[in-house]
Amino acid sequence: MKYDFSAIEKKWQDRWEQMGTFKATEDYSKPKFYALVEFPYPSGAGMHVGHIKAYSGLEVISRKRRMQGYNVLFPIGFDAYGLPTENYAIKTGIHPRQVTDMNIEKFTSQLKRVGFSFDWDRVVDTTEEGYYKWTQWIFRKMFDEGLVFRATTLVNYCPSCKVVLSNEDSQGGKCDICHSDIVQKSKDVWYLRITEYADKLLQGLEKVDYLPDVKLQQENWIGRSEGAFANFKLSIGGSVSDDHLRIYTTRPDTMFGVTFMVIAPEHPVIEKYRDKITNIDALDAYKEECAKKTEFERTQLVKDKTGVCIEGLRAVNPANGKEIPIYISDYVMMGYGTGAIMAVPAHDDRDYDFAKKFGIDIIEVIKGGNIEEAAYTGDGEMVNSEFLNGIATKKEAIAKMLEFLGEKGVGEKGIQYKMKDWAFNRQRYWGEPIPIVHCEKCGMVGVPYEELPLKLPTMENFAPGEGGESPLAKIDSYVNCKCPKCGGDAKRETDTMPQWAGSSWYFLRYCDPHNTEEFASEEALKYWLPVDWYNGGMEHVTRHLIYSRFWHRFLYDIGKVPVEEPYAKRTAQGLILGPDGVKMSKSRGNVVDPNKVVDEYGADVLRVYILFMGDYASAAPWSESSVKGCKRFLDRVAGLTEMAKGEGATPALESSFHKTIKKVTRDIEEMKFNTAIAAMMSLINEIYEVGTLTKDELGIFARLLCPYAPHLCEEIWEELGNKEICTLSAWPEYDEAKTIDASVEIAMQVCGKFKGTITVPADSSKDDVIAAAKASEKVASAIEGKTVVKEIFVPNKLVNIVVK
RNA sequence: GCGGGCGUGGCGGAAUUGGCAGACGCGCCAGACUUAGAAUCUGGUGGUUUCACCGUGGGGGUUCAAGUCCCUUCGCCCGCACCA
Repeated sequence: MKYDFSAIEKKWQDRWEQMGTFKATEDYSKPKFYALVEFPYPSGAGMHVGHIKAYSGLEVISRKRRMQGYNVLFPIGFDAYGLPTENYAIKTGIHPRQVTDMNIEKFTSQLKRVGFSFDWDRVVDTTEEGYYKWTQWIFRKMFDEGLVFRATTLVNYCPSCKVVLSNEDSQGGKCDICHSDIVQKSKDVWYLRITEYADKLLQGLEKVDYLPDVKLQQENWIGRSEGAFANFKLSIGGSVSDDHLRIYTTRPDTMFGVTFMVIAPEHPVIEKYRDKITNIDALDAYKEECAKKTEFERTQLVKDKTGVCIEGLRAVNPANGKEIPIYISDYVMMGYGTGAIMAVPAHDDRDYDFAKKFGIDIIEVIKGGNIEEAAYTGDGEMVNSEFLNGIATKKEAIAKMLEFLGEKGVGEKGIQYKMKDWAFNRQRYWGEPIPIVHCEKCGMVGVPYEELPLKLPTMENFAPGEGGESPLAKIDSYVNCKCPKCGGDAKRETDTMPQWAGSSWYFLRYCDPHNTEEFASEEALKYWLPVDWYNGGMEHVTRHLIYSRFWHRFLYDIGKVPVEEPYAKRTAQGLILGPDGVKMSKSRGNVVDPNKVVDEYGADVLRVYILFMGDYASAAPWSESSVKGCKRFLDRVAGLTEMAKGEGATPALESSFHKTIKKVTRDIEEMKFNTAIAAMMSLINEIYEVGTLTKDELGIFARLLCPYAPHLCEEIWEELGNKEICTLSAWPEYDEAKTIDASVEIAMQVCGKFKGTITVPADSSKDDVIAAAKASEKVASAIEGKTVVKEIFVPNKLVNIVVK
């Protein structure tokens, strides 16, 4: 067969489209398989080889599942709201709507060229009215349930993009979109109360099959810690008051070792007792200095503690009644715990550094370390701690201290999370309008459900305002409206939702994408959920994956989805690096264009190569010559059509075929695509060596390879005279008995040293094999004149004769 | 600093989990075909002082047997980062 890949690929892509081969059916009696890949952001640059890798894994698995008789849902869509499109639109003057449509068209044709088996009837576009209606609807439900609130706080702000960012969007102190430094700014912000779901998100992880790294990163991001709150009374101007400073600690057991307190520079207690503090100027100066520091500067100076002692204000340790100084320092954050800590220099590294620098007492309360040199954070016997003295375990000491604090009414057990509430509004144009109205009389009022979608108005000048206000604020007819509650004059919210909104529930819409009454029917959700297998990038683990689990769990709690967790299984693909071994980037000029590869070698080669290049989960550099190797492989596969004759099995190949079916079947499930392809390469080498195979065997080969190189395999399958297409044919079965060879090669060792191999019948007994080994020349000479101490036998593997 | 991962030929990577290290592919070498090249095919390809010995970052250990387990050390990558 002549392997004219462009003609073959076009032919089969057209045929699949005509036949609707990849449409998930509504036949709910069939077993289902819902495979999900992260839908792309349709950027102007078009598809990247990274996209292909991200989709190829579940592409192969989905194709195999179809052949195994499943009703497969393998959908695709476009996460199209967001800044890159908007910035491009501002630069070029083309409206974001138009930019988005162009990019979606480009992506669609590129994806189709690769032959992905997506169900194109279920495409979602997050910027479509029929879609974002439901994004707004879910937001409104959250608003109704009290999960949406507005607050003026210090937030992450990107001066370059002119938007407020969530914690997730500003990891490492850099803007997720433009990578410039984030500044802290006091702003009016809409929040989603994701912290209320912290425990549920944590517990949900126990029920799902996620890559261990994914699970761990989410756990760390949520950052649950158990500890205690305690109140330290304030001593103002020398006399103890009724007011107190509240702290959070994970080590209440060390409370007798507290020698000072530290509060964040922005802590409100400073304002409250401004006139009682005698060195307020010094405090103000310090606070100002801190505000100027960038995130980067702060992290660079981790070890070098700074701070100022507050004069005129002291605190009383509730454990022993001792008066201690209070410092302000930027190593305590206002955003975590209570913004105030009790400092135990003997048993905390940071407090230790601070105490050393400021010459504060260090009192050991746990034995085991040397506090002259460093803080001791381990376990040990309690000392200098009154009623805790002699206790040997941290757990016990904590319990006792909590009991004491409880009895005195000055403290109790507490739980804290690192995760913060989700800053949810963006002062930008290309996003879902937030469906809220501000009424002077009624406050914040949700736009009525029947008025959704609240449409994003079309406007010409959608650049963000210099003062950081949303572009929508410029449209008076949009802003001015009537209060849905009292009918009086009101103003519409002009901010939009962040990019992550639309992607937080898209997997639900795929189940029933054309529904106009609900985001998806109960029936469809019940059948398709949960997503059986979700594959995506590691970069989304503490962003999209957390957000979408939160939205889904909320919908579960209000009875709108039937399962607690949306994704039963989550895996991640590794990056494709440039040929130079470095991450691909435009500036480095090492980006590989998948279209060129398809032009030159064909989609099947691209697909096979991307899965063959290495472990699916690891990063691997692109290699043009290895692509050629895959082309050679497919050429050889095409060549089999000339060779195939007759029916049944070729005796010399039969066991190899069964072994290969077994290996490929199993490897696909573990995403070990590279070894599955290697096994098929080995088989083809063997076939060429033998020089013949039957048509039945070629059919098996075509079906095994079909998930990887579907176009070529369809062509071969058709040439073999099959009526049904290969994609919908049955996955080959293997016979375990036929995977076992009649004879096996056994390694012979003497004292663990390899001495050669012997061939014996499979499942030979220990005695037989050892006798045969001893009879071999190599072994015989090695053990001659020595005493056999031990004989080790691993069935069908090896013998090891230990001599003295 | 804390958490996780990794280190195997010239390169990408295998190794059914403690049992013949280097599957498969690339590259390279030789040969065939060709005026020549490309493509293709055949054979070879860890190293060395080749009847053998040495080899999975280094050192040590457990074991009949270690890439795999334990200790130690070096190097790289990723995540979080003063989280109380």
